[in-house]
Amino acid sequence: VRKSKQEAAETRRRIVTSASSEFRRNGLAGTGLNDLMGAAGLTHGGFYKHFESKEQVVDEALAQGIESMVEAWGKTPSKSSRGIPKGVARGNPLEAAIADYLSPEHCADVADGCPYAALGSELTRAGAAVRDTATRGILKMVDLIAANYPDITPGAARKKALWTISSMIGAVTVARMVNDPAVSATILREARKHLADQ
Amino acid sequence: VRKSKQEAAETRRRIVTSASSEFRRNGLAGTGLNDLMGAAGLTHGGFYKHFESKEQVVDEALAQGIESMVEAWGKTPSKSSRGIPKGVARGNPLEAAIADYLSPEHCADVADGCPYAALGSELTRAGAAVRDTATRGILKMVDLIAANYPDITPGAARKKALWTISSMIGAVTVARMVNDPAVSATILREARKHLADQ
DNA sequence: TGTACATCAGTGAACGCGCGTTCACTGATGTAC
DNA sequence: TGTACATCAGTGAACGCGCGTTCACTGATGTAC
Repeated sequence: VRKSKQEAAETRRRIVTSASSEFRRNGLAGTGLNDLMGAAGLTHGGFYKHFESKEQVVDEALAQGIESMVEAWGKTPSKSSRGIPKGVARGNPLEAAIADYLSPEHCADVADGCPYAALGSELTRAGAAVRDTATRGILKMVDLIAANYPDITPGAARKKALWTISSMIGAVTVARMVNDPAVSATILREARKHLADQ
Repeated sequence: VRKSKQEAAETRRRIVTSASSEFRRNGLAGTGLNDLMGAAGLTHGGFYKHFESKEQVVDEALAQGIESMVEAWGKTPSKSSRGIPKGVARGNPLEAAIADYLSPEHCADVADGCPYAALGSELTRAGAAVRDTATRGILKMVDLIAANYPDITPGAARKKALWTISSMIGAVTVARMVNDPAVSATILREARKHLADQ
């Protein structure tokens, strides 16, 4: 049942999008091609009409997850998809983005959240292409954050941004790991406090 | 070929120890019972003479990884297994432990390093028993760290310690993820700087 | 514009493989007398 | 202390299952004339 070029391209995009969520929800190893194609409303057999391997779709899904995070980061705080605590949005955009990242909503929303927090340790063991995508994504985020530190040199801003992003990723990862909601909430709150103060 | 009780107990301990390293090296999903038993010098068939399931050995291996980290943490800095930058050990023991955790040596030594940095995102999807072990381990680390903040209230120390541990885990995870050694080094250096300053 | 044919997105069965788990078997260890 | 028997740590083959990947097939789409 051949589809038109546009339909095929749309299908491909749909696979990448749903795969991106599935990977974040169940992990790279925990998501099979069957799950992945099923989530896109297809059967697994057609997978190789769109991709050369599982690693390729992992790579593209990661890239898309990063891209959508970068886009959300660039938006004005009030347009962010997740709830922003009242009174915070008044500060600079970075503060709002940090509050968004470290919100309980983001913590609860693995499938739509930061790919680094969802897949961190699995990414350290991924193939060269995936790790390259991950690295370029981190540097993209770093540039976005660093642009909000106008009072220090670009080099210092970059360093500070690396600290901001890595500590935020750690906070959300650990907050998701512990099974005590009070501890999770405290971790996120403390991270917000320390990154706002700096 | 029945073994004596002592030999069997030693074998069991050896399985848990080597499994703990294998899990950190290749991930929970990436380590099969075959790899795990092979690393202990055995064949896979005997696994169920010691454990009820893979989850049980994951749980015990995680607990042991945490325990050995807690023990190393409690030791005097000079006795730590990893190199400590000269001049740092003079400060309080926490500073040395932080410098150790955020050292390039720890970053390079996944199999013997912190289980949270090695397995973070996989632990968020683990079974109830494993997540419970992970949670208790984090709280144990937090108590150890908080004991080094004598000038603030216990509650404030605990909160500060949660920030310290979660941001360190994030730093090492991201440092291992990126494929640019200079970026990795900067992440670790920045984390050291910010956690020493606080 | 119509016709004939090649292309190819998607289906569903099948491939070999490694997974977690089970089991019959071996033979040294532990135990009962 | 010696003997007979039960126990069980460890081996290696086997189980069913789901994995990533391949393939024959279908039939609508795209293309050449």
